Amino acid sequence: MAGTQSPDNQPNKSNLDEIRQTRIQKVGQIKDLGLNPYCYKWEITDHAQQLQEKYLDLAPGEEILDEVSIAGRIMARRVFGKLAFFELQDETGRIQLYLEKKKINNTMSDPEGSNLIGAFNHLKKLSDAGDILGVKGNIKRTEKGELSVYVSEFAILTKSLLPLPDKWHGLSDTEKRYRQRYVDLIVNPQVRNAFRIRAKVTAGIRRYLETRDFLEIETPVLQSEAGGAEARPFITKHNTLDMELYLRIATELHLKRLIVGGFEKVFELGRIFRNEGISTRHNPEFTSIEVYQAYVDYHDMMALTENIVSSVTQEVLGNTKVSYQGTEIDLTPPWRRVTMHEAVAEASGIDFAKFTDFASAKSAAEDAGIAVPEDCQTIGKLLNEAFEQKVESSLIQPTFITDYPVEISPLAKPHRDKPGLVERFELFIVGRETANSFSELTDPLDQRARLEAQADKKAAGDVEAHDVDEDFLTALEYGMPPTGGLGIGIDRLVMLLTDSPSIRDVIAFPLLKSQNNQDKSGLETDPGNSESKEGK
RNA sequence: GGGUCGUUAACUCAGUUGGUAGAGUAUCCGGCUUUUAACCGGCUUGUCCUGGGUUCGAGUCCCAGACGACCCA
Repeated sequence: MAGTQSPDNQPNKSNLDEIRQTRIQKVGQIKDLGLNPYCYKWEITDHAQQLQEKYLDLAPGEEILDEVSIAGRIMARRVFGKLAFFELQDETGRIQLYLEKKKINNTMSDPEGSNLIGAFNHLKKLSDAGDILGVKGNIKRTEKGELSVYVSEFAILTKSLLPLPDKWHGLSDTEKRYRQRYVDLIVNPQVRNAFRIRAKVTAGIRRYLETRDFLEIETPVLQSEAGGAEARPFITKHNTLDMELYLRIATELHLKRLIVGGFEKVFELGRIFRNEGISTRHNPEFTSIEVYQAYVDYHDMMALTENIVSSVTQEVLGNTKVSYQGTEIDLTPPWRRVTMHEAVAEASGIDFAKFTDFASAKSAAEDAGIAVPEDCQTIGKLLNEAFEQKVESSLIQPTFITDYPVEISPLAKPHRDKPGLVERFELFIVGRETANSFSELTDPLDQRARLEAQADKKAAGDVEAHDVDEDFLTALEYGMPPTGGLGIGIDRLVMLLTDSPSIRDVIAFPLLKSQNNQDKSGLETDPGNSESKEGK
């Protein structure tokens, strides 16, 4: 307390402070009544949505004596002299509370020493929108047709100190929605629904795989060498071991070790970290599932991808057709399959398979309006550039692009028929890469040569390349059975199924810049504008 | 990294040619037994994102920066 300042003379006293102070006073008044403004429990018998469904046919004015006990947050208050209507929101939805002075005061005794008269007045004076309330009562549909709990008993279970956003406009400021997701969740029910769907998707995928005898095995997040994708890793440090560690950029290399060890069907659904830019499609931490199955190839993985995605979609949405940003996406199998060469030829008129030297391929590409970057020095990379620039964004309906150049696929097995290509596919939906899969490379000497080429790139300064994982090569030398591998981007799949335009809409707490990093000029600035290649 | 737009009360937003900072909601006080964005009457609420500059005077104009959204690389 500032001794020199009188209580009346408080500069900068904002309206928010006043509201908060008023509510803190109410906390005191509740305690003075011998009640606890932060209760321990409330026995719940029902939820709002279930009651709305159960009593759908109850006519206006009708009352049913079924006793219910529910709890939730007060979202709206309409208070009359001796009557009040509250809207109570629980996880499932909302239901109106019909609060009548006569009924409440008859069933709830007036606490001793009260300076308020009657329980109804306690409710009227001490509750606010935002408080967590527990109520008991029976069911009644009001004359105006609103299903209500006709309350006989209540308790303020948790007193809220801060006001809710505008009851009509809600919270629309995107930054506040992400920074204070709890407020977003309180006032925007569709946001809660997106995370409900997300949970059903991950549970559904796990169930699908577990019933087919796949094992989920957890592999390290902290690794001494990042690998399994071309991406810039986060670097951290173990203090006692005095060892630099990386957060994983993929789960690939460890899951393959498990296949070497004798497991035939494994997967891991978990968090991946990539130290890259942030956009509507990228968050530095995101969720992937990688699946590995011995004795199958990438054709089998295509079927598996179709089956997982379509069956989970059916399970979660009751349909395999989804509407995404105004476009209907049909996820009913089978999906279109087209080789990368065919797709590029279709879009640009150039058949890259017929070129034998880079120079003529490059001039043909440039004639077709394809920008060729400096580090693009092979026909295979040129093909990939052409694909990214001319094809990718047009792949709206689910499409498997197959048979990638070996240069951009260091972990995939050479194509059994097509020299220079590998047995790989990526799945595109609404122009976004959603899954990636190979017939896994099992030849340890070929794998060594490709990883050493990556290590050379790292030595030359490529921050997305990594050193050779010798232990992984040792595992391959013991012998890995023929294996199909698959990675699916869970966030992008959930975006599709929730009709979300941004990845931040499906990540509960997306990464945002700190608001008070005023001056950190000594720190390295990260361009963070690169997108990772390969990797499931 | 580049571009466009934005940042004003707790929330949603106005703010004219540079001339006293506004509305609705919420809160608070009073009234009310059928409301559902309840209604009626009254009161209160500001780091106009930050820092400079121009000017007699800046929410408004100029410069730099922070944060966010979208697009591009």
